[in-house]
Amino acid sequence: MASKQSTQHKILDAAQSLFAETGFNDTSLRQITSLAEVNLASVNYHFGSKKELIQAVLQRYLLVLMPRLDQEFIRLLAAQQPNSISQVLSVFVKPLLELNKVHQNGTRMFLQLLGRGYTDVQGHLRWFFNHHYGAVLDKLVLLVQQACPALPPSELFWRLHFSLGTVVFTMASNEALAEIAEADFNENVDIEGVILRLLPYLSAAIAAPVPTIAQFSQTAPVAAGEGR
Amino acid sequence: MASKQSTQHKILDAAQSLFAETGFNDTSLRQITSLAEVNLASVNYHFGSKKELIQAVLQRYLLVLMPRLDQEFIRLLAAQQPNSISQVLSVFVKPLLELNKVHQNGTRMFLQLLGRGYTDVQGHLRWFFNHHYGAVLDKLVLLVQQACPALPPSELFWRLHFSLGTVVFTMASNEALAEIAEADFNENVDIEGVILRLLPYLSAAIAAPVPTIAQFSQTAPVAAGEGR
DNA sequence: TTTAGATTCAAACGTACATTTCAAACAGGT
DNA sequence: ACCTGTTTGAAATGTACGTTTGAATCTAAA
Repeated sequence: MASKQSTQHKILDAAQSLFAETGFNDTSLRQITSLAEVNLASVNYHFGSKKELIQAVLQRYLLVLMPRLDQEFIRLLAAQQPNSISQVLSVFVKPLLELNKVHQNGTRMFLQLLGRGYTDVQGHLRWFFNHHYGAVLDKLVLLVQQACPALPPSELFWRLHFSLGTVVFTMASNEALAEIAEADFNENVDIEGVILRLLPYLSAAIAAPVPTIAQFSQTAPVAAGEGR
Repeated sequence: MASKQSTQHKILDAAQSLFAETGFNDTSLRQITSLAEVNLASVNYHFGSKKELIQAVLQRYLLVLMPRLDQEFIRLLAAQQPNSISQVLSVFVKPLLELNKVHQNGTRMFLQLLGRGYTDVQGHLRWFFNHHYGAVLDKLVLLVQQACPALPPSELFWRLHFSLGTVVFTMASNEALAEIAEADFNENVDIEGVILRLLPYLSAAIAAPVPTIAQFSQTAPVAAGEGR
């Protein structure tokens, strides 16, 4: 059944699974074409190169996710009074879960792939991402800034990246974590449950009080800078 | 100057830099021996294999760090009243920064390597780590449990893993993040600064209020809580 | 000085990789 | 049925990898 997919589709499906599991550089085109049951040369025929295949795998999700996120951000930015940090983070939930319509386990797949894009050395991916979706993320930064006016821009920058790490790492090891959680706590853990657990964690983290200079001076003379 | 190191030492130094920067699988022995200015075969002669070299690079730091952490944990566990979550997390700072005595930029190197160990696919490393240092980490779990008695065990489990993700991901992409931060905010970002930024973030996150069942049901109207 | 063990060296081994080539198979419009 | 452009196929190209080999060189005790 389901063998009447196009070669391109079969390649994309096989590639995303292997990429998510093993990383981009550690997954060979031979593994991909073998799993997809297509000829080795077809990757270069249909996608040009391995690099472009990686980008195509991500684009399948980004083209669905980012416009959805963008419209949510625009909606929040139009609000009269600033939104709370947990309101801002909440808008991620539905768009992310809708990636499950793109593909089975699409949400988990996408988030794992996103993590690989950051931890593997893929300069072309960073450029690709910022070039296509930088504007959307700028809106997010603005929203968080409004939600947490006490945060200096540089502190906000770091906390957003800390949060990205939380999400990405959790999704990367989701399978193992879910297994342990179910064995130890008898809890049925799906991707939605994990995302909902993340919300209060991240909300509290991003809005955490900023230590004063005095507190810093103990072990570290870090200049708390203001950005521009 | 400083050319009178043993071949093993030169290999370890070169390997840790390249491993931290590029990952374990994406760094070749030829790159390592070329940077170390030693013969290609000497890695296999002195360490046996690439796997064992990876473990040796990590052991140089773990043998210093873990006993220090262990004694800190034992000290905290002996306290009369339970320690706060930020007290518990604070004990990581000094032992981590003392890794700079093991080697220049030792702290950053070690944390990046730790991140690589989790994100790269290195089954042997996971086993190696749990086998040697599982008992130390059990003490940490106990301390956090005492600091946050309101947290159900399953929630604590997830939040500790969220936090591990924060640290590991941040260190894995530390170079890129530091570059951006310096370019955008004119901040000199060293590893100590990042660690000190992580403390309040993680403290607030781990101790975040646990949402009630009712709050879960909608899309997530999570109350923005105050830390501790 | 001799000698035995530890270390270094250049070269090769076998394997795996991304990519290219070009002929074969296929498709749909005429 | 014929042709044209698209897709697939098997094989080969050149490069890089981890590891092994065996001779050359060093080191230090006898």
